[in-house]
Amino acid sequence: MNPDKLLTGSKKSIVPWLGKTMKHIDILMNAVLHHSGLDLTKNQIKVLQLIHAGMKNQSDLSVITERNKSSLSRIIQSLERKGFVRKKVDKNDKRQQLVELTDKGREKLIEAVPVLETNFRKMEHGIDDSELEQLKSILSKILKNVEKELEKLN
Amino acid sequence: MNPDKLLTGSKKSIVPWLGKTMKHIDILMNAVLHHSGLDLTKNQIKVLQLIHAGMKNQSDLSVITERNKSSLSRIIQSLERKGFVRKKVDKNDKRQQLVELTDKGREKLIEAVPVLETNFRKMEHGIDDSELEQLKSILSKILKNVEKELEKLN
DNA sequence: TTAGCTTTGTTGCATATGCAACGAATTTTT
DNA sequence: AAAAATTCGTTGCATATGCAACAAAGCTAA
Repeated sequence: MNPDKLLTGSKKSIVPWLGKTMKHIDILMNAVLHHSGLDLTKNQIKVLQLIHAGMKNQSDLSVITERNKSSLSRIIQSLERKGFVRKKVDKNDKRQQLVELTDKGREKLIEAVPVLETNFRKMEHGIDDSELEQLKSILSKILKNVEKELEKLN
Repeated sequence: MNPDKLLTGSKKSIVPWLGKTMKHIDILMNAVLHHSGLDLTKNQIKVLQLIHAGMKNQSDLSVITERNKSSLSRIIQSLERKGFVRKKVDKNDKRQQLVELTDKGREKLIEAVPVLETNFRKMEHGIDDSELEQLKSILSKILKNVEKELEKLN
């Protein structure tokens, strides 16, 4: 390979664009959440939502949130320390611990969700529905390609 | 707010789609790079590319890569430990350290870039140029919105 | 039944990252 | 010139995450 081409591939990939956009979204959401004083991260809110929706064991939660089970274990620990969730050993399968919202956690969630949604809307300002559909469609294709490659590696 | 609506906002946002896509891209790239035995991460390669392109001080590198200067300092330290870069105090400004590729680092980069590019291409398989343009255009709008919100917070 | 495998969740270790504080060097202000 | 502010890079501390090893519980198969 020509060393002079180390920066300029023949055609620029879209991946860095995706990465940059996502990074800035994360920066914004972190800032908004920090600013709001909610004492919750985006992922913690997502986990609270799933628990609210009835998901109770950490295995399922880790699959849905696409977090490692150890990572999820620590998210739950953090939420527990803050008093937003509570764990109970499942009597039918003592390996599992049923996670549930506390009243405090439910109140927090009711407070947090609109903060997320409001900011999601702001990010989509000036983008019409057909564009959002296109975006989703292209992202789906990329995701499919990625997953196909991931399968090949296994 | 109705507690039953905690999961289902009136309209689904595109943001989680973006997040999921990007997360899987990262998983794939990590797997590919690990598999390749290059002993480099995506960000380390990017930094090597920028150094190759003539960028020499850590402040500039941290701005371009959008990493905190402390994070960038550690990326450089890691590359230095592996023998891919070398630091020299700038005689004209002794606060700065000019970072440069070693021969070993240059060889590594020549090896690494095609690995990245090949996989970027695979992710775009079946997506035509006009779609990629649309994607880029929509992402730009989102990015602009995000940056506008970030400014408001400052 | 019982030995072996699987599942669930935790912990130790590793990496990556951001923030704040810092020292050294440089620049700006007074 | 001297004081104040800024810049560059490093380090300590914090969080988030993944992998591997582990114990406890449950399941499977001989």
